[in-house]
Amino acid sequence: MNLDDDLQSCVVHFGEMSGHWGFNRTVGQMLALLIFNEAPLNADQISDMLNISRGNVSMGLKELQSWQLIRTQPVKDDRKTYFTAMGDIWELSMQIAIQRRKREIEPTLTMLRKQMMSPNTQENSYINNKMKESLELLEMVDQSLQQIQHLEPEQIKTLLKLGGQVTKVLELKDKFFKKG
Amino acid sequence: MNLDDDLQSCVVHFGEMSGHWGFNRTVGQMLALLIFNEAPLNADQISDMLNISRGNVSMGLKELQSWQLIRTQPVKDDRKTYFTAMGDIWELSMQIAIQRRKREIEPTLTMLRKQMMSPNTQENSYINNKMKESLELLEMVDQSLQQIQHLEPEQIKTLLKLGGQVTKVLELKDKFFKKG
DNA sequence: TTGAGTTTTCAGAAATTTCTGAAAATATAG
DNA sequence: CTATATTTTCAGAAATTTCTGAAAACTCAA
Repeated sequence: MNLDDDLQSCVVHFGEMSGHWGFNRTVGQMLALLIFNEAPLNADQISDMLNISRGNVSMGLKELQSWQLIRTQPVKDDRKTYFTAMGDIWELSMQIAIQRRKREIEPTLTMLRKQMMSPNTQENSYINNKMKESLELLEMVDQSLQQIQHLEPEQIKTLLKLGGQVTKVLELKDKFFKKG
Repeated sequence: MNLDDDLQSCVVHFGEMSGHWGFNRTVGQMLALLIFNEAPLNADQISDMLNISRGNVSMGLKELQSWQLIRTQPVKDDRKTYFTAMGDIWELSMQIAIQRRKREIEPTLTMLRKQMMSPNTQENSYINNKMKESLELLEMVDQSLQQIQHLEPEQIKTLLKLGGQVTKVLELKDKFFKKG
């Protein structure tokens, strides 16, 4: 079983990058396959195409479903379960962003808040101030992300395009909020 | 050697989270220690405080320096090298963001561009369109990040505060760009 | 029911990452 | 220089993560 060149590149690259995106090599490859292959695929096909054991494919599919990145797609006259990526690249990226916010930001936020509450924490110690500083930053980032995640893809696109001219946005904000 | 409660929490938590931030557990703990401990520390102290071998500390410090997250701090009448975090939480976070953009976005961007160039890639195939879509998204994100990274911390703070009211920004943008 | 087709599970194997500690290298005071 | 203090290196140990494959569980048409 040979993947054609483009697909091969994507699969291999996604595999290498997958650590960064939050899952392991084979899971990354499976995701790439389901994104870049037009037709839905069943577990045996994936196992063949990627040379991964059937069991591993089963586990990987489960993980990708838990991330809500893939979904099943019935195929007529076939009892096997077929899978395909959930939505387009934008929707998938947003889904990953949502999950990463949960895994990478929320726990630290929780820990910092708990620690700040704790009675044995003394006000105005060096460490306490650092923790406050961290909390402030993290809360801002978190709020921004959460708000963005509730927008329509179209609005996010607009925002990102603006992002390319961040300084303009800042000027704009000055004009609007300082004066008016 | 006992760390006090707050420091202990931060160190342990940073250790657990460190995978997400791009380094391993002990490196994460070392970073936490150098951020939340006011006084600079030498390698032996770190080794003691965290129960990590001297060799591992040496490697960890090297890694944190390569990320530009810590710097040396001479201490009078002591030949040992002391280390401390490089700047405040904001600066450190920005530094991590810069490095992560390089590691997590740039390589994929490069791969997609190369693949689109390649002569055997056929125009308008399903996969080619998907790759275009990915490239477009990634380029937008990348541009935004790069621009933000060139701003002063103060401006970034402003931007993040705006981020909390993303919809306002969008309205603002409409008013300003559509009409005027 | 039954039994062939399909999927999941999970114990242990394999691969990878991280860590140790002792030896080598480097730095500096005297 | 020399002796001592300090840091780095890196081979192999330990820990962790990932993967396999065979057995168990599940599904469904007949």
